[in-house]
Amino acid sequence: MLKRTVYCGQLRMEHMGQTVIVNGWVNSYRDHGNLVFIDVRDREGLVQLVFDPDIHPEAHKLARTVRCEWVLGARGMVRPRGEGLENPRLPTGKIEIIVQELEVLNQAKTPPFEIDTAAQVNEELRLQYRYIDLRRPSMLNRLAVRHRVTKITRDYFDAHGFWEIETPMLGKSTPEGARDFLVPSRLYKGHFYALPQSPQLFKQILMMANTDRYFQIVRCFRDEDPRADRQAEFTQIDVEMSFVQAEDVMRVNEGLIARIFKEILGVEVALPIRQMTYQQAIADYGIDRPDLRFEMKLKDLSDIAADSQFQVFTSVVKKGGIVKGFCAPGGGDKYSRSDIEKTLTQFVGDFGAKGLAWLKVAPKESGEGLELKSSIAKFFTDAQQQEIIGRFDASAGDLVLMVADSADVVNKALAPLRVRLGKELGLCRPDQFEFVWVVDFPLFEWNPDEKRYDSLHHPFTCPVPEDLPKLQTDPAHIRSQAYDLVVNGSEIGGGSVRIHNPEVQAKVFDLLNISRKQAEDRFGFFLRALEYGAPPHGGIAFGLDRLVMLLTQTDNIRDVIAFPKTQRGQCLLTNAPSDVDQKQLDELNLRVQKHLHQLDPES
RNA sequence: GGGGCCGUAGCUCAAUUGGUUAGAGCAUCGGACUGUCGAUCCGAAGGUUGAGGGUUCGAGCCCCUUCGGCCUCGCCA
Repeated sequence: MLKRTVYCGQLRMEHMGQTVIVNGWVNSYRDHGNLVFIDVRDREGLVQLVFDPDIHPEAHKLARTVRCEWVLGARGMVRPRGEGLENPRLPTGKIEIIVQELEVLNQAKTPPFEIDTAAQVNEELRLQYRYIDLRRPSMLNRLAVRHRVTKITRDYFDAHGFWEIETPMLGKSTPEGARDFLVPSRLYKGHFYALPQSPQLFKQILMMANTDRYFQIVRCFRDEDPRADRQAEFTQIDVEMSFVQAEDVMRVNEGLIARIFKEILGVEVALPIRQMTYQQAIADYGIDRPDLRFEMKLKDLSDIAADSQFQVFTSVVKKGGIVKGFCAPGGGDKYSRSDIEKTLTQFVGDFGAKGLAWLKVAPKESGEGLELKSSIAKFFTDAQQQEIIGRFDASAGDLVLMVADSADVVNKALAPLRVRLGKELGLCRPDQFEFVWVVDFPLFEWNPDEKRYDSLHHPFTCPVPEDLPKLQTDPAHIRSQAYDLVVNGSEIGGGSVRIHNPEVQAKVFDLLNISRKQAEDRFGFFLRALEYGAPPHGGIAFGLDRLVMLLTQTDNIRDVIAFPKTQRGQCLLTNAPSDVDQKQLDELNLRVQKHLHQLDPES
């Protein structure tokens, strides 16, 4: 077998005159009857092979039979292509290999789609033939970036005294949080393991075990419906540290992120990364993961709305709702009335808003200054119009968009609308990265359906010390020592200082309506560990998939996972999940209820 | 669980109001060709219009059911 001496994509003028062997796949071939050219592809790139019947007739004869995606070994001499024959679009375009010996290592069927144009091909087919899709340079690059990110992560944490420690994949189910993937136990019939949603409790217990600094690049599982940026099976960079406060965790981990962005993209992240309170983020951006690449802040207009003649606004304010909006620079020129009233209104409707009010800012028809144009402008006095214009510091051609509803609905609708307009109006550059730590999250949020508090982060998050008394009196306004790292409106990581005091932990369980008995059943092992000398500790977890998405500029999580699943959780390559033999079910003491979930229509 | 978009040749798409034998580019196969690089030129083959049912003289197109993909709301401590 002809064995590689150098990667195709690495060949340059400096290799001139050397005899080399390359291994790779046929990217394309051009047969002129006499001269034959074959572009061979390996992991690092393409190189052109030349076959000349006058020089090596046997190699030439074989080369004429070769087809796309065949696997080759080729030995030959690197030579310059000569004047006018260079290909400036290829890094290897100044040279070529004149082949002396060709070996067909394997033939290939005609692929179901062309590699050059695979980016346009139906993703279903690409997932089915994942090994062909992954041959594309852009896909391989994403795998390479992912590899480099994990390599940098390991090196960084190692240099900072962290140990990488594995935690179990077969764990204990807890009803909190996302739906668990369950694994039936053969030895304990009727009992189940759960795949980890995260190694949360294990990493805290590792702190109690005096490992001091832990990290792990770890697979996590949450059985919820996927999205473009979400898979049921995903990877976290999981971190925990002892004897630290929130700032310590943030300093160490923003250092990692800065290193990654520097080494992968050459982007300098200014440290320390700025911080913003949760409250501020909600007020200005309507969301706890603000996209700071552009301004366009939300403003509360409830006061003006309440005084207006516009019934929709006044009645909402009267009922305790709010009116908020933002001003899109140039939006009045870009968006037609029908764009706003159909497309954008439907967009906010998906988030629960009952309507979208709009005002276009225009020069006054009579005299100097600005006025508002809209079907609802008549409900606002000139003074009110000027106040709205002033509040946004608006200019002619701008568009003010407003939603009136409960604060929750208003923010849920406006935040994505703001992001959409920011992108459509070209307010951010593709190479721009705006980082922010969002801090001071509330510890709890009220769950009106269950009539109890839920943890916003998770039940092990430590309250801000001065808010501890509110555990008895005012749980809704307790701040937590939690922090999320947000980039361009995407949460890439989040963590907290943990509770290390068993009494505080018990109190939190009380507020979450977890009884002492339930707490003992689910977390008894953990509560006990807290009683045997738990150090103050805290940590964070980053979503590796989303991080790599940012670094490779894709909005499809499947692009950064070698073998991803579809939106219905299927692996189209292997056809998992599948039914299993009756024997396997018998061993597990399981019976499938076919009348509920008929898997096989034949039966 | 809800909403939206989509499914026609191997791939990407087209096909007038429901009307002749469902077309094109690329890929494939055969032939020609000495410097190409999205090679070029000539020719050929390639279809259960996702599946099933219905309406109709006639269905890729209309109706019903169903399968699958993507996006999204809910969900994701």
